[in-house]
Amino acid sequence: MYLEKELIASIQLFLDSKFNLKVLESEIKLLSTKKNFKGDLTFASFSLINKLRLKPEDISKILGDHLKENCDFILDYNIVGGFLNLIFKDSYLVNNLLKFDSTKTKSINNNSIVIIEFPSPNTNKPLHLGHLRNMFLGMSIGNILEYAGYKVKKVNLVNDRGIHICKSMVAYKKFGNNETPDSDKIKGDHFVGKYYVKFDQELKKELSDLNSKNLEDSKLIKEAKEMLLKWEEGDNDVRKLWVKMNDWVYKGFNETFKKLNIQIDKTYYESDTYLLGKEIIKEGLTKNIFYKKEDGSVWIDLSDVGLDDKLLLRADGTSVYITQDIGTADKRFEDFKFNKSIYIVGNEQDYHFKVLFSIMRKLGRAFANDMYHLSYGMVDLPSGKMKSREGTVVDADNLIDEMINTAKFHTNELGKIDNFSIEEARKLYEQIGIGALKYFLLKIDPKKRMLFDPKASIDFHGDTGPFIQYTYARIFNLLEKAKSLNIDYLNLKENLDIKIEESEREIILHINTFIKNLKEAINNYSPAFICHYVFNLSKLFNKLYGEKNFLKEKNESLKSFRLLLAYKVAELIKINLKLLGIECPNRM
RNA sequence: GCGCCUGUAGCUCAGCUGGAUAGAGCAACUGCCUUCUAAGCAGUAGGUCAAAGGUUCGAAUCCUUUCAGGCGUACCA
Repeated sequence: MYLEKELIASIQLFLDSKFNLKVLESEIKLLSTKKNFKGDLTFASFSLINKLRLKPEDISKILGDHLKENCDFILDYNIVGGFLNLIFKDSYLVNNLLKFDSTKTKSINNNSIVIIEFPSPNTNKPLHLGHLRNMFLGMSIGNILEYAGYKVKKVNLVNDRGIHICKSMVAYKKFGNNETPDSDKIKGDHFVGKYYVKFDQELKKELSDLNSKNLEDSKLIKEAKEMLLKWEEGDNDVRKLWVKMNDWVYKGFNETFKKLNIQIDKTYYESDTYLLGKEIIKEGLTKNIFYKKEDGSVWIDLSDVGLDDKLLLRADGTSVYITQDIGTADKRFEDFKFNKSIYIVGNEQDYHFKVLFSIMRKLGRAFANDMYHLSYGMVDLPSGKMKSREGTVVDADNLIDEMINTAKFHTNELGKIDNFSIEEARKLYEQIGIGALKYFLLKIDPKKRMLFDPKASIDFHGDTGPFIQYTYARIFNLLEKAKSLNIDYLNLKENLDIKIEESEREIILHINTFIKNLKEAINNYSPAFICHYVFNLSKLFNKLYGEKNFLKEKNESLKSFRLLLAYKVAELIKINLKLLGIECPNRM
């Protein structure tokens, strides 16, 4: 049982027996005692003044006396301005640690099926910093939910068709000279992206030659549009080129995925799904949920839910973005019978998803209320917004390489791994560099817009991935030494007669919030909670590590206990980093 | 115009289902390696929580207004 729960139960019982007052567990709020006061947990008695008609000081006194008297785990209490600060007995905290089991999380949820959609890239250019935030969130949230017992399926909906792809294709046809990623020695997605940029450059040139700003005047645009039509007709040559170029892109993407350990269970392609949804338009018309305008276009009126009229089908019968999203939602439910479907998509599409979910609700889809848009904020640069036209986009692959190189630089500077093989060292650089990057992007509340400062991102001190990895590595080393000294810390019996330090109390109390924090992360779909938890855990441990020499402790019981504490901390660091998709090197 | 989001230390962020004297990291300054890994630890300094009202025993947190910034509001995706 967790510290808090046992205490809350005692308080509930007391209020019931003494005052005949029944309060819910959730109504009793325990705070962790502020640093400047003595105590482990604090009860704010103010919350009961109306119910008990007593002064907060009196409530605290009565409650404190009772708990001290009757709970064998409470050592003492003090009252400051109505706040009741409770102090646990050392023995209770020690026993609590001995019993702590980090694996009892699977029962938080029993096998609900959750679909997570990400990163859903376009196939006309390489991945960038925004995709990194997206992918790290997707993977981490997937890990977190899985750890809590959910059944998670990660799906990717690739935007592999449309005018933007045709632009790359036109440019390649005109200027490609049959080059390939292999012949150019460029990663496939970058190779194709090059032609997307080329198209834009040539277009600008063309328009300035024509002295026009009107895209209608451009032959290049016309060619791209024609190519799109041919694509839709299934023109052989166009399709062949399309397959070839997309394959290059996928090969490139997969390399990046692999490096970052991004795993996708199922990939949907828009070229397969873009026609979905048209049937549902008919359904909506029959049910009079949608309406047809004179020109034949189909709309839905969403004014009753505070939104506008929305086009669902063009006058020429072709579908728009939301049409296929409606279709895909149905298909996804057919495919997975999900209990929850999470779309990890940037917040510039908030309105789109509001509309989509409203439509599904109006169509009477029971799963409509289980669809959730995890709306994450944009990643800005110190120079402002990332803009592809101004060349300020941070490329994912470049950034990854930079991070790994920085890790290499620092590691070599510190000179701690001189006996590593080249392969071991390479692996370590990746673990540290990518760990730093993931942590940097995940530690901020997903909902919030964030600033990516390259200088700050490559800092490996303080609130960073490497700091936490380092804490783990030090404990690993410590435990290895303990092992070589034949110290048995894993089979300790309860009721050790030891006195623990303030730093140790803090660690045990923090360890106890693991499950609570995990639930918090789940409820908010936010890996940031995991980051904060594991950072604070590391910090608390490092404090103790600086204060005490573990192996030189004379009291054998205390020595073993401390090593067990270290062991549990390491275990939790590893678990939590894993939830973030970050690896834990044993040495660094 | 309308809708949504954001505003906390020099910088980046926690805290926001109301609780004590608002916290961390970075940057700055002081100390600590004859070593369980200094990618660490200890300390100093740094705040009108954008502003003004309101609710409350109590407000960074809830409500209203104002200001500033972002995003959206396409027969684009």
